[in-house]
Amino acid sequence: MRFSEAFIYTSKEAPSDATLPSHIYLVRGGFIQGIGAGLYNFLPLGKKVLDKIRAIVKDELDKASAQEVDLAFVTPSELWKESGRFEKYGKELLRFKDRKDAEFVLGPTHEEMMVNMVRQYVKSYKQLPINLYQIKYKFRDEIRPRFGLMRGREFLMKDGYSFHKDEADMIENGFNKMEKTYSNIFTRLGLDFRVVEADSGAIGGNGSKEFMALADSGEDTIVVCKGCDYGANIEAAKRVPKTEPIYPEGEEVEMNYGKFHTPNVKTIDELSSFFHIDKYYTVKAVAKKALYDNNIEKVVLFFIRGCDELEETKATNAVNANELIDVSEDELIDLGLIPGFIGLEGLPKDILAVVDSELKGADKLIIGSNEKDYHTIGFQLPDYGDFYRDLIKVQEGDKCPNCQNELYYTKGIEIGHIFQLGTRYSEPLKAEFLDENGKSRPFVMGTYGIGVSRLLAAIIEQHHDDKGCIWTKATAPFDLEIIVSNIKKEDELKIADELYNNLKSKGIDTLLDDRKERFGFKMKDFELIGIPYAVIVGKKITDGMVEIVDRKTLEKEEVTLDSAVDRVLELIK
RNA sequence: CGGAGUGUAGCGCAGUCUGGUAGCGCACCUGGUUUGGGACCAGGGGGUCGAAGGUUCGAGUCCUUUCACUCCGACCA
Repeated sequence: MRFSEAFIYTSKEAPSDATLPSHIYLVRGGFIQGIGAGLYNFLPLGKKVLDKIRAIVKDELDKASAQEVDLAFVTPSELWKESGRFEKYGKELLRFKDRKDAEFVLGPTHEEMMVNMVRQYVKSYKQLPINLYQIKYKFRDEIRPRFGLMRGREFLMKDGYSFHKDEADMIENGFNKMEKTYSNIFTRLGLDFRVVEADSGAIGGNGSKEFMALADSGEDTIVVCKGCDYGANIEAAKRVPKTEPIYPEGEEVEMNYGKFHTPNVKTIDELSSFFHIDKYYTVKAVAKKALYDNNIEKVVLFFIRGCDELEETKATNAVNANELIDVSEDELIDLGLIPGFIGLEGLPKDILAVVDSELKGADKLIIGSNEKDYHTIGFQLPDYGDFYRDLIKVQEGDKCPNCQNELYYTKGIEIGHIFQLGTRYSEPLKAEFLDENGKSRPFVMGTYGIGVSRLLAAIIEQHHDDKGCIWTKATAPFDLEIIVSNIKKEDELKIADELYNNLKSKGIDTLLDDRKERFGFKMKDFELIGIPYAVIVGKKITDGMVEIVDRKTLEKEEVTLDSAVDRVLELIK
């Protein structure tokens, strides 16, 4: 491609709302154009990168014997009603009506559609397993789209679905196989990523793992281990239960059961300094209002150690709620609770309490007495049976559940997510097959997603400098750029042109910068766009030399004109 | 949805308080000079000032309504 003829327009200025490098450079470099909240046009450069990423995704999936399909973007709402998600999915689902007043949705994900398709053809266990996928635009009416391609409303996603006769096959031939395949894909794309344990969220199912590209700008906090490869989203992270702080010999904490007058001691900080004791020994009650379908609300008390914090996703799952919201002190008082002094003993009857698993069997605790200005010390937890749940947010410095080493936080961009779905969709949608015994059974499913357009952003988050993008060889919009220093010098232009034609004939996708601009201007554009290498045809040709610039290191290497092609081929291999 | 803010040329912004000829930088067009790190000079084109209504002799500016967008939060396969 000749730059002078290309639809490539770079800019010195970034959009005023852009904060992330990926957003700034992708817009400035002429890869994408923002046209509305969370909506982007892909310009030729961006489209080329997108297609390259897409090809890698497809290649690896096809190797894993998944088959590509393409389902309708506009989907009839009936299927969504059948699965119960038409109402449940909420406002993210864009709904509309056609001229006949029939309801439709723009697909935000395609479980329903895919199950519907498969159930019409697959009737026997002999036809299983099946793994189908598509790479298609999705639309989710996000509350607050931001960060460029990172959180758009319309975005390109690869969504895959596998169908199996049983759980074991789903795990082996679906879930585990896809985990391997995804790792191959992200490795080929040159990403630094981690596979972490995740919350299954609204999609449902048992096990799920996320693929996180490590980046400070990531929206997710992930917990990783210094000693082993354990990693988990903070929403699902586990730890070795906290143990008693170590006190010097003879100063161990001892408590006798009893009520203690603690006037105006309401917070955990006040409590721990009042008793001169580590927060480990205190118990706090975190009150939330749980929201359920049909506008049902319920106040829930979550009891955790004073040194811990409530992890909201875990808490939401613990009570099977759709959402947790804050509850006011007045509301608590109306229910007969005394904020600051809430405990487990003597709670009003109809209050739901959930206790953190780590408190099971714990003793030597200080907890509210459900009585104004009183705390109970030396409290020991009775057997609450089913009320124990994992509720706490793992903290930096906690111990790894696998190897006991220290855990720490890092930030990640969610680029892939794989789920063991089970029969969550096949059952309500009555997608069934006959097993070996002629018995009808729902498909056991897995579902697998990759944010393809988000990958562009993730790659730039990991591969950029203060001058612009640094594409990897596998994802660059062109293999090579040739910069003509001054097109008015006929020999420069001629040599560059020959070089360009030569490389083109060898299958090298080359961008020839033959614009009527000064050298510095072209270099800046080269650096901004981030093609891996450039050949500079300039003043050194009088000595029969050209230069090759490495975008990553910005180092220049002089080679003779004759050896230039071979050297380039060697580099971009 | 809660809080804050912004809509003026393709992009980034000033002008609005205090009403009186629509501005700047980048980009674009013409001519010339320049040519190894985002050149310079001269000339030029481009705007129903987000929309609707109102006040006024006169509205980008004041008032009312409305729409859109952005930021923080909440939210989020």
